[in-house]
Amino acid sequence: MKAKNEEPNFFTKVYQVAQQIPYGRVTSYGAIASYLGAKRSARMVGWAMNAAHQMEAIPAHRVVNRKGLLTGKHHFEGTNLMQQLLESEGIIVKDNQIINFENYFWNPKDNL
DNA sequence: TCTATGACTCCGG
DNA sequence: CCCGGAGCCATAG
Repeated sequence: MKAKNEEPNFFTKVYQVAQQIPYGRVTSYGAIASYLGAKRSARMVGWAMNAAHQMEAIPAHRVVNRKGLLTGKHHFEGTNLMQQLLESEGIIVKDNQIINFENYFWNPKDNL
């Protein structure tokens, strides 16, 4: 039997990166996937986030698509919970889209 | 096993 | 930037 403790699985990696997102910052699925070496699997990042949604330790609301659009806000409770969470961190969101997305964008490689 | 779907991204127009 | 189409890859049925 294998003692899998923080094993370098794809999902685990995504969780680690997502947790390392600084306060008031956001990133894209592709950025995480690219950092993991699987930019082609950006969708898998979203899928991992879906599983991560079961973990309250994953700030999935800080992860948006490359356009800065809150594509996953539908997966959060309510209709604008994700937006409120982002605004709560000082990020301005308009029409499910982050204003000055480039300004708030955080690259995993910047810290890792 | 195969088909369909998806919290994406890239490319051409 | 917007629109339509194609690619990628893991999970679900």
